[in-house]
Amino acid sequence: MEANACIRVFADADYIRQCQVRLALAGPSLEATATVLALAGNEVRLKLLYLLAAEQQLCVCDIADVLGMTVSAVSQHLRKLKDGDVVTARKVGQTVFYALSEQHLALLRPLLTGDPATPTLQPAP
Amino acid sequence: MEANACIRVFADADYIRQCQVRLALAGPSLEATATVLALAGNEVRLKLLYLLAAEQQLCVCDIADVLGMTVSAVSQHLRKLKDGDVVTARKVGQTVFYALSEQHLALLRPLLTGDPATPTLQPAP
DNA sequence: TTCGTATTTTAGCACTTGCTTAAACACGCA
DNA sequence: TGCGTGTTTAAGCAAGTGCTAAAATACGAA
Repeated sequence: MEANACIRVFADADYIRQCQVRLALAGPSLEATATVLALAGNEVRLKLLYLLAAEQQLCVCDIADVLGMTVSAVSQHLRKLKDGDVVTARKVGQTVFYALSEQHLALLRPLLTGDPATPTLQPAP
Repeated sequence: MEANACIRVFADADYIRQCQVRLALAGPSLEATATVLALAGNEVRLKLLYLLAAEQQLCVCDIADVLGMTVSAVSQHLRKLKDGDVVTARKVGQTVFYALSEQHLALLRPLLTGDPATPTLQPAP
């Protein structure tokens, strides 16, 4: 099983197994989180989410204008975000308004402040 | 400038420009955030960060055992995380211990709970 | 219906990612 | 010194990403 276990003093098979169990419990949730973060971890898409957080809703061509990008490129980003349930689409006439979805808002909201990462000074362990 | 502006009633050039200004202000911070999220937005790396959050520090081969991956593959992930100042490396003898860096901990900590995204029920706008 | 606008979709392509394999380092010990 | 262990690096490759350009779809108005 542990094909390449090192000979560390305080790392044995039990320790490895304990970590594996812990990871197995959190695994599914981490997979879902990773999917959302992969979507947000793109500069264009993060800007897009930031705009939607600020403006509540926007249509595709306005987003394209703001970002200085092709409508097609923006549409393809929005499709990914919609497939990941990060944004919702609402069609009014022939224009489609996109807005942040409730689903992952709790996860994303803190990332969309536009502030540099808040330095919560915790004492080093 | 607005090559493909649509004819919406409440979306004009000023509105677009206002969004652009807002984005320009938040832009640099969003770029930095996107970089960190891109690193965390990978299932292997997110699990890795989760493990480091739980265990304080781990060496490369133990991580490889826990994840069931090659030492080389893990090392390459750790390199990316270190380049992005997400983890730190501390060499003790010939084994290298990795730990979460303080730098982006505030951003990452809420993502590493292992819980499903906390549903902070906010009233819909 | 036909035309014009908003959006999506498709195919194609350059580029990146994440792994494997093998070699190269780095360090401790006999 | 040489060997064994822990880690990193390099090369290669299959798969994925993000854009462009062009075609297709959807809807409203004349």
